[in-house]
Amino acid sequence: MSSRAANRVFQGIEEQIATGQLKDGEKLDEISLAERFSVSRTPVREALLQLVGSGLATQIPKRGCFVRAPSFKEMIEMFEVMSELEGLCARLAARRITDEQLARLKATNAGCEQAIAEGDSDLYYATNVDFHECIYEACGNQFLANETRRLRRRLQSFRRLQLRVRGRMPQSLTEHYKIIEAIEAGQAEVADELSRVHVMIQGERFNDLLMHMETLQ
Amino acid sequence: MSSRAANRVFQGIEEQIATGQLKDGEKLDEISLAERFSVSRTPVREALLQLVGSGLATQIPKRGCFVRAPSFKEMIEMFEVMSELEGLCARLAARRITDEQLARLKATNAGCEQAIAEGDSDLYYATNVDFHECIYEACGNQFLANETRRLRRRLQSFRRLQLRVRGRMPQSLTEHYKIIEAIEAGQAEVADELSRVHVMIQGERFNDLLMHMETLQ
DNA sequence: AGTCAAATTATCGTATACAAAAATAAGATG
DNA sequence: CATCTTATTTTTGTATACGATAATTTGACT
Repeated sequence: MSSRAANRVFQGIEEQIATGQLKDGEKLDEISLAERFSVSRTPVREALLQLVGSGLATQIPKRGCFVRAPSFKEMIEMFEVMSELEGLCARLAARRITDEQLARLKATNAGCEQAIAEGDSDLYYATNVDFHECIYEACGNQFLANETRRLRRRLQSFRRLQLRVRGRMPQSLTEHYKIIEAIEAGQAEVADELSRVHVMIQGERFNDLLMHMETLQ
Repeated sequence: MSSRAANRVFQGIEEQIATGQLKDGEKLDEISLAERFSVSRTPVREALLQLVGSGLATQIPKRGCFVRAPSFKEMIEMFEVMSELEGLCARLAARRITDEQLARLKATNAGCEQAIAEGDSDLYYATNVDFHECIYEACGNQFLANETRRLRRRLQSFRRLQLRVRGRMPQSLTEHYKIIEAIEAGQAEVADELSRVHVMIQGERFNDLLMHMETLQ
């Protein structure tokens, strides 16, 4: 946990938006938030700025900040971009990966397989992140890696749900193996396409999940 | 110009980083900046947070903020991502563009041609931005459009220089025509590839420019 | 003389105070 | 009774003040 109050507030609000405690369009009142987190308005304002920067809130001058939870449409849009970035990472990784990085990638995916064997979806979630992190590092483009991480983080709270969708984990693993194969063979375009589909399937699964949730309401 | 002091400070520092007045690694002292912009530390701190969010500065806890001007390597990396995003915009636009949007795109490019005929590179720069803006809007993915705009803005100060490179403007226009043709024909992959090359050429031109500048030093 | 420790100084992070602008409420006028 | 104007109140944006932590300097001891 961060020692800075501003960061605590930022993460706290972020969490409450992700969990739906703070709904779309809701006003982010500085004073209420300050009281809620037992700090003054200063760190709250800094947290709000960070939220605006992350796209989780909008700021209207002299009017204040408002929650800006991504709509269904926007989520799909984000997945569309994410799949492209992941594809680029894989394409570049196929051209630039080192032997050590490839070994690490394989080892990480072995971890994924073990997590499935143990039926531990939380562990799978963590090792899955590691798998993609390996590819980010191997793409040889730090800026791209950071941008992709940023977007992944933004889609994160929704991803965690997706993986629980029945039958997704083994399929995801199979896709991982194919991606590794393409990267190892230096087949950049294949690795690109496979990764793109890998992410977009998650987007579609997310779609399924939303539909399912709507039928429950 | 923004009415908020924090925004003025943000843009001011951004400008000074772009023009090289503030060099890489330089300390962004809150008090000095406050004096320089005739404001208190509060808006300066908010501006610094925005800079960190934009990637133009790094913040070390309890140590302060430091300029983080993109290195040559990082610039190339940014162009690599930019070309991918522009490519995606064009690919999607080829599938989703409306008749009105296509008409606007053609009209804008006619403006580009006129700017060249008049030898007005500033005007060409402006209409060129409009051209790409048309494609962003036509891609039907607002999130993608925003992300691409963000990155374009970050590469902006360098782009302005690139277009002055001899012979670039007419070549750029030719590329525009080919992109329009592909989008109109609904050839998504062609539009993608053409746009990607269109941006990467600018990256290479940027490379040329840097080399040229280094020989002058 | 060199090194370690304590005191000092500077700067960050937060709290509070104040000013300006917008939203709201109240009152007057047609 | 409706509407416009004006006063009040709420809230944002900025300035200043204060406390805490890290860097620096000074001094003592080996």
